[in-house]
Amino acid sequence: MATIKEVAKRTGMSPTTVSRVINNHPYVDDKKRKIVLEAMDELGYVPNSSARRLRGQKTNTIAVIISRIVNPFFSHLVDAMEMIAGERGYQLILCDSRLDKERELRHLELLKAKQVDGVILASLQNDWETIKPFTKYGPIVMCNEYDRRAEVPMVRCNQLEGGYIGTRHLIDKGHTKIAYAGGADRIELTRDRWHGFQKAMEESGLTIPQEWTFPSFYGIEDGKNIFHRIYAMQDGPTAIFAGGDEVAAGIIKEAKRFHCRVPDDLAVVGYDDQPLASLIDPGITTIHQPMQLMGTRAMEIMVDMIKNQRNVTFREDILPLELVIRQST
Amino acid sequence: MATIKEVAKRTGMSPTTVSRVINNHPYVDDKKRKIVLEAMDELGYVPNSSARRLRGQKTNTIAVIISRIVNPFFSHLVDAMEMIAGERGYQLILCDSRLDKERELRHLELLKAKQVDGVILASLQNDWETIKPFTKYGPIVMCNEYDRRAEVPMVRCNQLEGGYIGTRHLIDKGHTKIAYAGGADRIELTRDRWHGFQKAMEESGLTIPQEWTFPSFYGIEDGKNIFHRIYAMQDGPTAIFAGGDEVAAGIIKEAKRFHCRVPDDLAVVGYDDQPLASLIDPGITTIHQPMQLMGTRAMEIMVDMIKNQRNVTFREDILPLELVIRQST
DNA sequence: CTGAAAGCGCTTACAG
DNA sequence: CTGAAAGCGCTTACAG
Repeated sequence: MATIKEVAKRTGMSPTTVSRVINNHPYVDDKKRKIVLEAMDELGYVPNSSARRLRGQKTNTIAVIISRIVNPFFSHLVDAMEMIAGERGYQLILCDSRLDKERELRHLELLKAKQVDGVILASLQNDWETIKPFTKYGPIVMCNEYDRRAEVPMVRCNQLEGGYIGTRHLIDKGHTKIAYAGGADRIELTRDRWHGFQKAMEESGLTIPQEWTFPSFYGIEDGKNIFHRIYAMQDGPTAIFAGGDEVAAGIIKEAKRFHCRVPDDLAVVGYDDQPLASLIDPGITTIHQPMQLMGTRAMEIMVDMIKNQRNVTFREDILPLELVIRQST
Repeated sequence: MATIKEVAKRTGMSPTTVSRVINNHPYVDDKKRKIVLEAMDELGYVPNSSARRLRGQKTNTIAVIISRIVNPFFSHLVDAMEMIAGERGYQLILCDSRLDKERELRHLELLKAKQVDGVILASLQNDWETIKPFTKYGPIVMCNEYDRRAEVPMVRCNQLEGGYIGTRHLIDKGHTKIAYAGGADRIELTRDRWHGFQKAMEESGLTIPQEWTFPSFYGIEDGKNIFHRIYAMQDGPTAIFAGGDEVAAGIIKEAKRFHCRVPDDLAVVGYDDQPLASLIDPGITTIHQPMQLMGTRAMEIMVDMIKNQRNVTFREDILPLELVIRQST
């Protein structure tokens, strides 16, 4: 393919001048500018991205780490991010950790190799201590996930509140035997949500049997399994707070199959407010997360950080969470 | 950050030797190799990706163009692609055309700028004539989409058959008044599907009123709109072949809201077999597309093409399509 | 307004 | 087995 040298030779000008034209510098004679532009056009010249990267020490590329793109929560997040990145002149590299610590770390290496200008962490498998060393190689922004020890910008929701309002709603509906499938991992997000659940339960003097908590469940199939475990119980829960709408949908689907009535026999609260939640029957009562807003905000902060080069300042954007009541409760 | 020079200086060796160690070349003294590896470790050295790209004239990056990541069909496709790309040492750039011709073209420019080694086209907004010039800048693989004039590898399904078996099924169920919402664009995929529909209809001597065809509809909201247009008709269709499960879900959702029984008053056939199809009630009878297989196959072909450098040979992989019968028909 | 020169950080013939 | 040199294709001081 044509290089800047060839354009220079063809026009009888120096590579410097051609470069100035490419980059829209002022102080280039208008006639020469036109001649160069024509030559570029004729040769089908496009500046080589690798050379620009090396020379300019930036890549105009941002990596976003998620755990599973087929989860609508993430695909909506990524959709918003891709939109903003495009508008601001950045490319987006999709990194799926698939809930694997090693993969997550390997993706963070992109920062070290200067393969991206920044990383948005929308999924978190490793401890903050493990992530921290990467911050010196470039900006990291957390989106959805968070960790109190992290001194990077975080765009997230108040998960404690989310856990609380969902549970509160079930209690208000008269339930006292409530199961929880939100996860209770090392991760702060799930821990907070769990604390919100606990808080609501304790306020009402309700107990939480160990067998009614289901950590680390994510997909539709997981939801089906949970239903079966509950269904097999003597004197089991009458309601369940699920960690995501997919899990909730799986529970509901299977409940119907076994003629267990939702919400009469088992009430279900989901999380996210994915399109799915209003499509299935009964509609899922759920905690609405502002996915688009989170994605947009996180990407905007990332781009600003890259462009301003100014040192990463810690900040927290806490976005509102909302209970959406449908027919599953 | 540390460069190869600094590693060389620290070890007293030449950059050449360090480079050999990095790239696992044979013919490096074992002791020296160890010393270099230690120094790299101490300095936290990681080879600069931009320099490698420029020097090696490759990027180890592949772009995938889709039209909407929040469509589960595409997120499943991308999921499979990301997996294979990762295994083979490639990064994936997510390019959303958002059904916009200009955006699609801008994404194809990545190939010209040598910003990616290849492009997988899983969405097609432009005519082949417009795409064709890009093929001389690097490998292009079509996935899902296709065009008879294109001389690039294509991994796809027989959409004519898909249109046919879905329609045939409705006819077998006794329907004679069948609407079509599969799109009927310039794009070969939708045109073939439409021809399959026509073929089945003609075989049974059925006519297709103009007002019963709905081109260019994609999402859940579109499905709802279609339902309303049908619902408002005097003597309207008793069945509809929708272009995707999201459209089908929208139709069904709204039908239920207006007490129009599915399938008794209106039978619905979807397309894709997204998870959604089996979750909603009634379950969507649909045409199963092997999304994972398509994504995997397309990415494998792409990587092979890049690695072998051998000239793109035209080939077509036609994957099976299958009718999945549920309760919506 | 314009150009010669240096350099971004690698890798690969080439010579030894 | 090892190193000096060239070069991938740009852009940016610097000098004019």
